[in-house]
Amino acid sequence: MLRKILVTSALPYANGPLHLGHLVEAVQTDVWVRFQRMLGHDCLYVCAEDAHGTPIMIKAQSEGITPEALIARVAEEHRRDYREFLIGHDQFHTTHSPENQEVTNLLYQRVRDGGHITVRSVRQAFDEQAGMFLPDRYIKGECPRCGAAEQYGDSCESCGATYSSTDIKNPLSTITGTPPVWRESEHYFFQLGQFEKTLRDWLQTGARQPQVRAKLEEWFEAGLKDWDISRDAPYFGFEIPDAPGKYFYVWFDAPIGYLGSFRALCKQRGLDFDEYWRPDSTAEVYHFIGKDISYFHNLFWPAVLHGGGMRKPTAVFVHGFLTINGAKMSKSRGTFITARRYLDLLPPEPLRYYLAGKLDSGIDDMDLSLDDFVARVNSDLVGKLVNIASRCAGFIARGGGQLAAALPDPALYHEFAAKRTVIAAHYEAREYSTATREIMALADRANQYVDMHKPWTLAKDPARSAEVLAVCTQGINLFRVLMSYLAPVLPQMACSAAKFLNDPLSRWDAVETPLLASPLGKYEPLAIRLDPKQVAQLIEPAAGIAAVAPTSPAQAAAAPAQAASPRTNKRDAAASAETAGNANIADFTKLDLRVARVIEASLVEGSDKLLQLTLDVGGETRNVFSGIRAAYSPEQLVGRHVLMIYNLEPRKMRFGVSEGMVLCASGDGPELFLLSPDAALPLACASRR
RNA sequence: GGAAAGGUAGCUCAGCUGGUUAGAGCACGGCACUCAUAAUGCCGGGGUCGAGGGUUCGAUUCCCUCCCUUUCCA
Repeated sequence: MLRKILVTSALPYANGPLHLGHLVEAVQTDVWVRFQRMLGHDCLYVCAEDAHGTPIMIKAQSEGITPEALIARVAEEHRRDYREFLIGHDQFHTTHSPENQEVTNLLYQRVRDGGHITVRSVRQAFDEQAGMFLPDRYIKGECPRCGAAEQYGDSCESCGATYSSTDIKNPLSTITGTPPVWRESEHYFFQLGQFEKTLRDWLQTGARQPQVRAKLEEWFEAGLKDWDISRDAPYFGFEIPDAPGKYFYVWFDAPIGYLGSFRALCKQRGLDFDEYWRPDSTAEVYHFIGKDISYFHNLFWPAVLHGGGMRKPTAVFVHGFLTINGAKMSKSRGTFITARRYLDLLPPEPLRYYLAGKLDSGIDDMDLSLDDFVARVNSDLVGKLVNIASRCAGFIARGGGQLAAALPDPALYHEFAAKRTVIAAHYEAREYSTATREIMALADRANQYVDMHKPWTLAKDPARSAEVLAVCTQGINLFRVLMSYLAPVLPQMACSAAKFLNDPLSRWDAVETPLLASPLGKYEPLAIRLDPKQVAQLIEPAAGIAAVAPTSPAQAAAAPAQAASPRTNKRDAAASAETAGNANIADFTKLDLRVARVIEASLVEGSDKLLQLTLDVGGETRNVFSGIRAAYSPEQLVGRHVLMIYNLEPRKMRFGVSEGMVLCASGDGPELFLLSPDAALPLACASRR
């Protein structure tokens, strides 16, 4: 039975570049879509730019361009990144489109007419100089509970308290730095509580992730509150049809962007929108999202759809975040790896393969360990998989370039081919890590087969050339099965392999029949080995002044930072309200830079990068591990004055606790230069401005 | 503060409803082979399954406490 399926990935926010966290989701979705297509199902994949909201508006202002220009530029970057990562969207649209406005208005009017909208007055911070209301994230002040300074308007990162922006002490607008005033304004609310029964019922349908179900249960217990879906002008978004000066909150029209994008696709291809979205539709709809936006997709979104007279998603698939070398992605540590940086250094498929090897149907975070990445890809893809084709191809070329007419070991072949059922079940269930393990176990067996029959030995006897051809025909056929199984993960490699095999590798069930008496194309290397040096550059800081962090794997400083998430969430949005990648004055003044003198320096046993330094900071001594061994010997350092970050959070490392960081400058190359004060400043002298 | 997930070999991870000597891949050591992108095959070393209690004939697997990591709180 052929299925009609519509799949989405979360919309990336149009105020910053894609990073590897986005790619986790894109790869997870894309693999699933490609797999469904190989089965012959009608599977469409849409996504879009999430283009509205205050952060976009502010960022455009700060760049002196219009929001439209900003989102057009960012969308183009996103499109290119996705494309180069082989993400096969059928449509990549934008929420700032006529199609989306049309659907947004339609859904709004329907929920309004259904009595699900209420209006009430809200007291909110207003920046008089900027002439706008301030979202919580654009207010900073002192935490009402612990008094910590520089906290956002909704929660304290110091003590973890959550509160209302009306409670924060000495608030300031982060946009103009002026104290906000309080003003009343009418807001439109979507009455989520009216949908509790519907949502609870919906939650029982389909194969839901138990962790997600448990979380939703908690939310139900806590009670479903009204959702504020309006914002006052100035706001970059859609004006609410019956409410001049009021705009839809970005999160209202963002998920509707799935529909807007799909509607645009329908126009292009002459598809029937309603066939997918009417309440009794038999088409399947799946949303792949990160766990941070589960609330929106599992409560607001189905409620809006239901209230708007449309079908609800068949399921929402929630995944975890990506960590790098065991820690959160962090700009300050250089582990905030953008898609672009990755693509500038490496081809996409190794990462797709590695992520597939880690992805399952759970919501746990997964780690990209760079050392493991190199080892895994080189060993699995090149050493095992490609090796099968590579070691057989030469013999076949010398034997006439054509596969034998029969397999010497059909039983083995059919064992491989029969695995397609269980592997398909794993893909279907998004258990890619299990699927990958199964496939690699087969790759081991294929290599064992070749090894056992030793075509290179047989080839020494001209009389046995038929046997050589037979063994290698078997080997090539086993390879063909495996490559088919991995085609959803490695589309480009599958394409190259298809050329070599003269067989499309595009149908899941095609492996049922072996490829025989068929000519082979010229064999060309299907994958290249990853160079650990290239891979290491993913997290090397850019040229310029850079803090040299302890670079021992899995160890790094622990500055709080944003994890990978699809559709940039509030915190990220605020963080990049300043131009992405820039530090503002507040960030800088957080750093306590001091002059220190190296009193001892020694090699660290067990590390080839680190030196242990004992620093004198005006009477106090600090122990610091620094990854500068390649550039300096301990003898060169003793007695030198250096600059250090004095208030860096101490970090436990395998070798001890590092209590700070020494500053260096570096260029593109491996050279490093310690920074030191120009004149003999007193030790511990703070270096501000 | 409330809640959730995780802590298993050097690394990345499997271990379903408790049951004989806890597994895989990589890394490491030895041997073999040389067709293949120094690839492959065989053999081997390596884990008090975060800590401590408890239930049980028996717990990595169940319960409690604690420690550590991560995440969520609209």
